[in-house]
Amino acid sequence: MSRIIFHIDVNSAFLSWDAVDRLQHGETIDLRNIPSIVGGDPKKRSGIVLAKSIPAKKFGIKTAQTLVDAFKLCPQLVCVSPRYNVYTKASKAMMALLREYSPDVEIFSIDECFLDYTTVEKLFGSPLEAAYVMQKRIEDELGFTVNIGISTNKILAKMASDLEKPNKVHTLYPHEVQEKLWPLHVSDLFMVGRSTEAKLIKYGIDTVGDLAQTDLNFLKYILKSHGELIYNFAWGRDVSIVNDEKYSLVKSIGNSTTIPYDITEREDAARYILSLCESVGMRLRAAEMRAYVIAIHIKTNGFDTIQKQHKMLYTISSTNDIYEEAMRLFDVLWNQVPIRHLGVRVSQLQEELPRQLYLLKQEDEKIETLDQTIDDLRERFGKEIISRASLIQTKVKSMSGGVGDDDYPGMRSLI
DNA sequence: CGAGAGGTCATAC
DNA sequence: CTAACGGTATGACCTCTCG
Repeated sequence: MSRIIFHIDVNSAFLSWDAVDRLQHGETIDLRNIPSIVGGDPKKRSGIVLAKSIPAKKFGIKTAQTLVDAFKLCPQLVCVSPRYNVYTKASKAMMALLREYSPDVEIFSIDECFLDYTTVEKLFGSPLEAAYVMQKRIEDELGFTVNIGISTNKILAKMASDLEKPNKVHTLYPHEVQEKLWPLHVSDLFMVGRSTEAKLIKYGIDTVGDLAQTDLNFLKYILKSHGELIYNFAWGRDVSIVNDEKYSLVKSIGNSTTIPYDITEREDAARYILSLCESVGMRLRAAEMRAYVIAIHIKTNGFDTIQKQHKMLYTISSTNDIYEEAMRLFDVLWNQVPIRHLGVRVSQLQEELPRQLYLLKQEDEKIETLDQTIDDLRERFGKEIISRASLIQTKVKSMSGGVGDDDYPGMRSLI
């Protein structure tokens, strides 16, 4: 029983969505027609290119490049800051439109999804016809273009949508694998990242076809189970299903940030950690979850990373509890090496049980009530309304870092 | 010997 | 003083410990 799977991918998602929003708000210049990027803060040492326009691409600008390098390539480059609330809305609108065609839509990231077309072919016609209709409706109604890949499973649909950009529909059926997939470089294959690519190249495996012709036992020997995964991908084999609930269960929540200078004092680190714990705690409580495990992560000025985690016997959710655990871990972990980057993450999450089931101490009740009040105020008046006393008058801005600095706690978690 | 904890690494967007 | 991976999330796998 053969399936029909679509992979839909927004072209230059952040940049397209930002451009559309600006046009809707009366701006006359379309960012998509000039050399432009969505990027981090150029003043921060962590700024990188998140998305680029096609004219920007012509200057050799690449995603994830530092802003400094990007401006070297194109001094007249226009750089706008990311606005995740705008992108989340655009994403939701697209997913809703696609769900009109099939209930089986798996959100893969903010700008990508899989759609199982098998059961609805009778309603909407041939896969190619339907894909062009979806593409046109998204452009007419939402203002941006997408790529659509069509095949009989997810890996081939995903590779198909990547074959030619932008605004294209491609098929990559099993009988087309040799012709369309095998000539590609191994690094173009999904799940072949930098490290895997280097290992494959070392053994003369340059193309996806080379990978497919390599002995599976050899691949397992050098890459463990990952070797078998990409070997199957090279043959276009993938039995995973389109799972519309895949990202409804959050497994961990974290926040990390690169600090504009190297931290050498414990007190400085503590302020950043408190700030990170606040945003993590807030998102944890917003998700109505509690956590068993807390982890802290340090990147040193020499780019070494170290981390430490601890599982507690009970779950926590208040900012204070998270902060106390985080600092305990920090004190064990830190060896006075200057710190470039700090992160806090909670995992092994549990859904919040009804309050009566907890044996809470009076103190904890008070703290949780305080957290609730702060969360509510932020919800109503925005996140700048309240700062922890220890954060005021310091270099640390409350809620610093990451995706969490506007309305949305994470790209996947709220889509 | 197996389970679970803690730690590291790789990958994606 | 080059260069580097920014931030968030997931999964595989390795080592160690405990019983």
